[in-house]
Amino acid sequence: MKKNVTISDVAKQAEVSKTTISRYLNGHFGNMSSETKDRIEQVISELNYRPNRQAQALKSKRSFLIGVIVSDISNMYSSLLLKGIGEVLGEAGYQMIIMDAANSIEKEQDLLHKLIDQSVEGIILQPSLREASHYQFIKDENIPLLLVDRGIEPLIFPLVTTDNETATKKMIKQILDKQYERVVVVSEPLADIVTREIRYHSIKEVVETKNCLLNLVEVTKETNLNHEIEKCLKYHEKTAIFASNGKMLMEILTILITEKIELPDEIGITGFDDWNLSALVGPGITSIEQQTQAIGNVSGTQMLSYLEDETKENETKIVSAIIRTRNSI
Amino acid sequence: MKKNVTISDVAKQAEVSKTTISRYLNGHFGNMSSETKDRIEQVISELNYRPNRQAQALKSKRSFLIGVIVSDISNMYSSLLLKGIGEVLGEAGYQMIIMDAANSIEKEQDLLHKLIDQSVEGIILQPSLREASHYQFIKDENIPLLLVDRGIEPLIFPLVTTDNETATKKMIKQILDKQYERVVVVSEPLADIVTREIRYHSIKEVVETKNCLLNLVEVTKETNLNHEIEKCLKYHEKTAIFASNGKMLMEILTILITEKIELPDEIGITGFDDWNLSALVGPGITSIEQQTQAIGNVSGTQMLSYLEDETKENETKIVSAIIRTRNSI
DNA sequence: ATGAAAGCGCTAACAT
DNA sequence: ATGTTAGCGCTTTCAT
Repeated sequence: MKKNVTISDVAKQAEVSKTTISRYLNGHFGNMSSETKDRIEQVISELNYRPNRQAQALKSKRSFLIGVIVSDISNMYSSLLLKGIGEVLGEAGYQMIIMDAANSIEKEQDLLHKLIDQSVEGIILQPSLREASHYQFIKDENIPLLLVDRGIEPLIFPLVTTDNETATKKMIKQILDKQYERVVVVSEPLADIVTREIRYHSIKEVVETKNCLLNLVEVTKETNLNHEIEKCLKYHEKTAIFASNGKMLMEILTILITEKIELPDEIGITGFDDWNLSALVGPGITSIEQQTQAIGNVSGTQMLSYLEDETKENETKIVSAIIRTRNSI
Repeated sequence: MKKNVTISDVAKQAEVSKTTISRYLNGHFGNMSSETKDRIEQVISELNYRPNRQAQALKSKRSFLIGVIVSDISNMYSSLLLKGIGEVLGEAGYQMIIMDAANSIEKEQDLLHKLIDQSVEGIILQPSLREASHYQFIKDENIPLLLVDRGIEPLIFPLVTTDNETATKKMIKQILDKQYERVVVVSEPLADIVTREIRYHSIKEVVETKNCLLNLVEVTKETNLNHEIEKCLKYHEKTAIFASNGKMLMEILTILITEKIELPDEIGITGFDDWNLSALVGPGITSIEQQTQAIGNVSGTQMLSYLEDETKENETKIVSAIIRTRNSI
């Protein structure tokens, strides 16, 4: 069992003071003789020395840690987001502490505190709550918080998100162009998350200008989705379902395919998120692809810039989405 | 801007020494008067004090940090694995530092060092290399390493993985029962990862006892998968493709569906992994579902037990897989 | 039942 | 060109 080698061991071995080693480590060779430099380099590799990050952080107030909280890590969205963030932050020498709020608002609050306890330099959060008050304490701690995917009210932090409004409206126009007479939006409860509301209202806005009916199904644990879809099939109007996120789209498709409903003849279906499956299921599912990894990249970049310059404004960065037109509407 | 409150602030305010506060924090109220206890509790909540983890770790050698490295965080497998690990570790008061090796063996090595720099108490790794020598240094550092998904040679660390052999053999038996005369295994390069080899050899073993032909297609960046599949379609024998992981299965299905190949009439298809899509694509894809989240749970549990008792043997924990029988073979 | 003091591994004035 | 010294915020031994 090898004991951990510290800066003192290196100093002793190299016959200089800890200060000099520290200077070497931090690249402060103002006027360090190249002999000592070489000797230190030599000793470090000999002893296999690596500085202790905790000690560095404690003293220098720089942890090089960024906390990231996603609302559900098993969601495809999270995977791509984390990939994107990690690419940028890793490049810049930061580590991510990733945490999973597991769709629990209590857990999210707990995790935020835990991140702060770890002295993270910044936090990237996909928030589970829409009221800014729940996140005010982070502002008080004076640590940069960047929201991703979802906004809060009022929007007191910077945000990186998809252009939900544009993408949704474009898609609805496609639906209307195909002479649909009724759109059924299937969404998780609107009130919880701003993004859901934006998507719904974008639809509503477009639909209402045309002679088209609109229904909203808010899905909770109690909802019998099978039953809701049956209702859709009974409408006399030509009907399209709009799933407001990938999970909903997935669940609806499972039912439609299982029940051997003809798409788009018996019913049209589209919505957010275009995952691998969309091209392969049924006749090909027309859907909206969020550029999630790009959102991650932008988030990482923004975070880095806040770290450098804390006076930045609360700007919102919008990343466009892509309409994947296939044959389900 | 609020300055960070430290244990000294609390001590001052509560009119006791830092020692007493520390005792309180760590639950060492051997014979602390309940008055002081109450007073400390009071002051802590008043000042909103939270101990600094870095300082605690530095002094006590307990970081409560577990490093996790996955080979590609955008893979569905990683998501579920992380979910599973996180559930167990979070419950036990540990934080995960999750890192993405992004399918790079250099990056993986670098990340391992970075984790050690962060004083993680243990590491859970989905290894990208099969030679144990690359990971020997972790043993030297005396920090518990748990492998997940993939083994190394020799297997000098504990491992949690799917029962690849049993699942693969069961599936191949189903294929043989259906009178297939040729099996084409499509895999990423066998030599790189032990698991791939296990899967292939399990197939080979079963197939060779029967009157059935066997092909192996090792897919690299240069491979033209379309072309390989065309070849499969031209065989005179009744042929089934076995995709050795979810990514391969996905890519093959994309081609088969795009080309409107009739499944399973023109060709049979099955393999690892059963993700959401498998039930929805084509006639329903028969495939092998790894219980990935369970593997994560087991990994977390094992890690906790190593943390408690470092003398544990290098046991391998096998988690069974589930055959999802549908209609693609 | 509580404190004083030393020190974890590092950094950064302030020396020289 | 390099060293001395004082801490960062905490835990723990040894006192009392």
